Amino acid sequence: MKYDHKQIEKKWQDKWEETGVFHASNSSDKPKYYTLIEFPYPSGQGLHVGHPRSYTALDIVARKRRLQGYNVLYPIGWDAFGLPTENFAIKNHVHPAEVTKKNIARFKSQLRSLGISFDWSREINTTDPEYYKWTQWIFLQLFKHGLAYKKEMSVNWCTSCKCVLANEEVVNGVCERCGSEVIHRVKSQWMLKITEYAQRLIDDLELVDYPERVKAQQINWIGRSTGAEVDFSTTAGDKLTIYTTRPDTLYGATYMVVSPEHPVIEKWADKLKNMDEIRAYQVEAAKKSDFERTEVAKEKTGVRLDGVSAINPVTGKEIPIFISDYVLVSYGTGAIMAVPAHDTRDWEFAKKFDLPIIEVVKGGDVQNEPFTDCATGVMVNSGILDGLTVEQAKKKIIEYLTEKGIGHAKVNFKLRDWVFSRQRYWGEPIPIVHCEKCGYVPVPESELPLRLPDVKSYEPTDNGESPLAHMTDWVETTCPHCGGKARRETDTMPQWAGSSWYFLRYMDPHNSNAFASKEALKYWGEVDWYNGGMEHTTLHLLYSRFWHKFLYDIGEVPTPEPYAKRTSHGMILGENGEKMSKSRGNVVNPDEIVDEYGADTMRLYEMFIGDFEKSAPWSAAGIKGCRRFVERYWNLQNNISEETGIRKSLETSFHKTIKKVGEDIENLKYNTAIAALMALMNDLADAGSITRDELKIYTILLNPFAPHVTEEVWEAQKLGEGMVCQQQWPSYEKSKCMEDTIEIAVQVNGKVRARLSVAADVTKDDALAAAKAEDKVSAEISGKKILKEIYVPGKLVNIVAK
RNA sequence: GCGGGUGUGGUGGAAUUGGCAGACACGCCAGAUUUAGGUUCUGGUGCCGCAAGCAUGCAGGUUCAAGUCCUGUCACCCGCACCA
Repeated sequence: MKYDHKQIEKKWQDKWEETGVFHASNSSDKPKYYTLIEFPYPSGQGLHVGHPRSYTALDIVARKRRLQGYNVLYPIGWDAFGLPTENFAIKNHVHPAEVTKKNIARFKSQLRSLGISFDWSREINTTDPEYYKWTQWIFLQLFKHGLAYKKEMSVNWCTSCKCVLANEEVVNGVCERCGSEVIHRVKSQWMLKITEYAQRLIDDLELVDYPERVKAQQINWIGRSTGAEVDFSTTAGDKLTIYTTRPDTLYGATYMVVSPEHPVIEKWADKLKNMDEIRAYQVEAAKKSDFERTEVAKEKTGVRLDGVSAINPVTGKEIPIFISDYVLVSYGTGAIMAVPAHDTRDWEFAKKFDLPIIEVVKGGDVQNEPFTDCATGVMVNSGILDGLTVEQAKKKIIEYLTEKGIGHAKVNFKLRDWVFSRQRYWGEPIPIVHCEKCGYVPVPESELPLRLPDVKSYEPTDNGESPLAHMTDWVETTCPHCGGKARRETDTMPQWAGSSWYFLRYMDPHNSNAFASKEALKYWGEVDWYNGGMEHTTLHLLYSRFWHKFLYDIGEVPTPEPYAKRTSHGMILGENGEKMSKSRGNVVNPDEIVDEYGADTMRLYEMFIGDFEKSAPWSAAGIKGCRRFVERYWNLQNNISEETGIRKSLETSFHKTIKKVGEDIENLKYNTAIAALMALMNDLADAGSITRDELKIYTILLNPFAPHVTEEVWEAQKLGEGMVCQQQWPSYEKSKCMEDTIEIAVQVNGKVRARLSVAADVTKDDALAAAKAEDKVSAEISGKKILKEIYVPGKLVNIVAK
């Protein structure tokens, strides 16, 4: 009997589909378990070997849970809106919907060939109007609750995509997707108030089981800081409010800086004597890309506002005001007090513009370098704060400012509101009309979905308008409120919209009255285990937590957090250890691997490749080892013993392996779970045969990893009723996980001198006596004084002698 | 600068609470089977050796015992970053 992976795998994939064994039930007596992977973007390149790493891992969990008697939901769908599809459509003059359809078909057949136990009856597609109807519906709820608003503002503009980007989509000053330069552009944009949830997005991380690095990255991104807002009066008459985390250093504030975009500049225009110079600086700053502007080690630049100065509220001294691009308009108040003695940036600026540097915390040499590491220092030159520690001074100055009515404690976040409109075609239309009389009016919910109209050209425009803007028939409409003339919003939603709630749709994917029924939402509750990439930590993962919290607040979902447990897989690199990419020529095509070695081997290899959470290089040689393992399993059929049960000599091996495989799956240790199965295989090889009962257990243990070949062996050997995937996960007995006789090490002064075979429950005295009887040991300790004797049960004895 | 992480054979990687470093696999060496190659099977394989020894980035420390704990240090990776 030869192992023919092609025939076997096709056969079982068809069988699973026909019987629907992996379909989840919304009404089951069994406990529920919801496993989730990030649904793929169906790109034109097809499946990447990285995809199956995550899918297989959770497939193993899902399959194990079914064997453990759970009603498991392991769904799949398509996150299909997005730019690559649109760009391909433009280039090849096909409709994006056609491209999407084709790509999905390819992905689907590729995924099917891997034998992942997805519930295909719940397949969803974000570009399906029946799906995006509900994406639009949620947007309308956000709008109605004041969390979606339109605002004229400076936004990130990708010069190549010709489209705005959220802050989360700008990486190192370039577009996250295409790597092109990002510049600033003032545009009227739809925004979502994610900032309203900033604190809760931090706090509720305590409710969930996420890896530390994910939590840390989200907290870091949200960027909470505590400090104070302080009003400085100015010679222009009005006040200038700043934010600082170091109000204790207020006496050392010798000048102020406002960002180039700060509104006071226009306000003071008639008072400023060097307006030309200021305007020139503003223009320069606006022209710079994010990349240039945030370049580190760049020399400080700026222009003094000649004609207006400020008063330090505690020293009463008049201090100059500058504009400089080192102050950001979008953080704090867009204005700072500069304390050059204790801030590196302020110090550099002060040195360049020859401004006074006043030490207010003792301990540094502030004329020669900024003294910033001063959290434990003592205040000087600081009036009422003199002699206090920094901590005390912070408290006291805030009390003082509050009392005087010129300042107060303030918490600030780096997180900014989410820029939610895109000037592209292939996305969900934003269901809002603009009426001259009534303003922004939501499309009535009864009119959803607001379908994407067919357009002749999807080309993005240089003037920053969506291609939809040319569709006069569609754009010109009537106001749902007053019936007057109105225009539709022509921007579309960003790619992240559909994925912000998709896991809820899986619970009840065909519901036409709600995004999911209350019963379904209650039954499935939180996603129990969600695996996905680290690259989504501050994008999809944060966005979807935000939407979910909003839905929770308005009573639409029963839990405050969407995902109970999150894990993250490492990347699969090319054989050369570099990231797989076409340009590097190190891409491995999963189709070829499945074709040559089979899905079971591919799955095993991807799990065996290394620590699941770390990246690992692909190895063509390594995969052969897994294929050998599958064949060794297959060949067990040739040596079936007449005996029954688990033979005594293999009892410990089996119980140990059942324990280890089960535990390792729960702890993302797929590699060592497979190693344990291989080790047991070696034991079976030593035994020369396998009993039917042993084969039964081995087959169930291996099934989550290699589902096809195990089903085939199960059927061929008639190991039991039904399929393997319908059996029960085996249990182990703790007492049988340890051999009766074990080998322990004998150390003298910490060095191993002998090994000893003893009964597992040997006493300390017996173990030591046996140890001393060893020639090598007695030679070592003869004539020496025994200082200490240590016995670690089951491991070793150590004799300390001098 | 801030935050998270990694460093172990020729390679990928294993090592609950500190308790025999190198599980499992790849590769390599030798042998068997085969007309030959591949496949398969058996044995060997950290380093240096006659022995004693030496080995988890480096240097110290704690301990009967350290890959694991502590102090210092170097290198690399990831995320954020003129965030006041």
